[in-house]
Amino acid sequence: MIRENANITYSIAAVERDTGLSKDTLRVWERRYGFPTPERDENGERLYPGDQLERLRLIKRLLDQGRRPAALMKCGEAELAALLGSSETAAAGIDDPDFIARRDEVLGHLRAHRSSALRSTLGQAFMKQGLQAFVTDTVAPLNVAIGEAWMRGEIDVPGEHQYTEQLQNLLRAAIGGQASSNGRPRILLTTFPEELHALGLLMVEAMLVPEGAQCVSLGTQTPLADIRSVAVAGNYDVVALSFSAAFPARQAIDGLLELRAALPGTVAIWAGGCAVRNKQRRLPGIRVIAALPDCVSALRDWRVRNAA
Amino acid sequence: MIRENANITYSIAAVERDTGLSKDTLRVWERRYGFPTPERDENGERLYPGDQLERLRLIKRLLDQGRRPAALMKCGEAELAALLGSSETAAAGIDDPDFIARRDEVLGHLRAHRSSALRSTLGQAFMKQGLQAFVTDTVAPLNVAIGEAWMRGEIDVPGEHQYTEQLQNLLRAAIGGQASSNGRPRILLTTFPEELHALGLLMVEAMLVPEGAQCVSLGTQTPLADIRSVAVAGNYDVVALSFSAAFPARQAIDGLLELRAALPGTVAIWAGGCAVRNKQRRLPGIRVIAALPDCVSALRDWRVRNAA
DNA sequence: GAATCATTTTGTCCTGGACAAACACTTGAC
DNA sequence: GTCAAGTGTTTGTCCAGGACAAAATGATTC
Repeated sequence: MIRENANITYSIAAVERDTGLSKDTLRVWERRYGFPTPERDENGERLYPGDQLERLRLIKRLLDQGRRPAALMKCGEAELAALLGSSETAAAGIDDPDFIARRDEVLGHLRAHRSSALRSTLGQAFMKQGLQAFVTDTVAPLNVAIGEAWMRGEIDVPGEHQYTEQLQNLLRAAIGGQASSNGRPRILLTTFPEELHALGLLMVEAMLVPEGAQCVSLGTQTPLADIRSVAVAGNYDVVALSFSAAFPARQAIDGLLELRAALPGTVAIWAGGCAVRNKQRRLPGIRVIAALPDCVSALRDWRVRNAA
Repeated sequence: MIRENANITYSIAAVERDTGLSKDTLRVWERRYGFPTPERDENGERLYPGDQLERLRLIKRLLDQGRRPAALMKCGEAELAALLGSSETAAAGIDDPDFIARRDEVLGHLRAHRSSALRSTLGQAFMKQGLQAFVTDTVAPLNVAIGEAWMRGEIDVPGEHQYTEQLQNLLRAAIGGQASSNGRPRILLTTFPEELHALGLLMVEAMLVPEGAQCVSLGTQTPLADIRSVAVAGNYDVVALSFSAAFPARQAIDGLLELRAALPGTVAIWAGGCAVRNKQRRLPGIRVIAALPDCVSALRDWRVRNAA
């Protein structure tokens, strides 16, 4: 444990920022489930102790995996930790000894904030594997491992920043080096307004650019109307959207169908991420990408179908 | 005007996301100032028309410049626009014809979403000027110009994303190419928890790395306790913080003084950005960076003082 | 298995009151 | 003239507790 829980308390705004749970949600949980149970300052305002913040973070993480609050609230510390472990080990590459060694090396660097060592470890893996294999076999499972380590308190906020920072540098440089300005298809990458994590987009881009596609990333959180106008005006062939686990599935489906209706049929739509997994049936006219390597097959399918 | 205001309305959550004004603030403004005046749906929930959203964005922007709400609410459309123009033209380089030409080129690309043209325009400016001059003479005033264009509705969300995206690629690549792993001083770059914009940090890094300093960026929003522990454990010589105009000055000063007390005297603190401008007097033991080029002089001063 | 409906769970929104922190302004000391 | 301290006003955040729609679950049918 690096994090120091001491006797520090946190305001409701601080907890909202740290956990991603809205103030309204925090208050209503207290009313309904009897947790959390913050102290109050002399003015009646909530003060959350560090251990409750910790527990809220854990709960949020499990919610994002599809668990439901009422059940989680009753669990003890140990049960929560067990639940977390149970569902996340399914990621690929977990049993590859090369990956394990590299993972432990990275985690060690992050714990000690050795940023230049981190950079060279990541750089070496990249050199050895090439961009695409690096993304699928190293970065993707590493993200999971780091998420877990963060929940266990082994890694702190700066450590996590360090990781995304270095990885962004590496991926952007690699993508920039290979970018073509006239390849086909032209692909527009983005996410819907509620999405946050930029890293996922960067990973997809890293998979597609080496195949000769021309990717343009709009960054995260693009409103639907803007996606439409850019896709049409920019003469794109494909619009690719990414959805994290935290994104409500229903909203993703509705948004995708709406976008499908708004775009001309000549523009393909690809959707990837946990929120749309196994939803192909409900998404006619949209190509669902089940996992990172599949975006390469989607690209090849597109080329076969559009061979002129 | 590219944005289409049609008859679309926005929920309070959408407005919060788009403007950065909290739901509480939006409701209390309505109560106090009589603006905004959203319609209601059949269930009594607020629906903000597009033009009010537009106006709220403008107001937020002016708030970030230090104006106060009560005054702004009374203004007409034209007055608000005038206020915005009045305070931002002070940026350097505005009268340089080379800059003006480049600025108009960039704005044209952004309006039309020509991303590869944008990349090459930025890349050319970078090649011609070198990293440091590029940052001070092109990027800094360009940011201001783009902010203004965005307020005037000339540029949309994707356009702005496009710009930050391409600029990040360029700067990260340039920094990565020059990074040294054993230069002095070792500098830790970050911002306090409330800060958002990553571009500012990247710009500072771009100024310092060519001087042979060893920069490590923690990204944005690092808690104070974490800054302290990383700085000490990582054996840093300097901790550099960046504050945007939106950051409350009082909080910046208190935070800096607290950090100064928490760090050993051997670690220097540099602070830059609008929020701390002209506050050198109240910040003993902290080096205030008035403008981008000053971080180079701060670096030279440090070297003179620590010549062993 | 997959679609439809009823039921429960869950998050967001509402009102209107309260209050502290930030700000503008005045006063007095150097 | 500049700074520190004190006063009044503005402004954002927090609170309670009720309401309701959207999402998830389970039952039923095809």
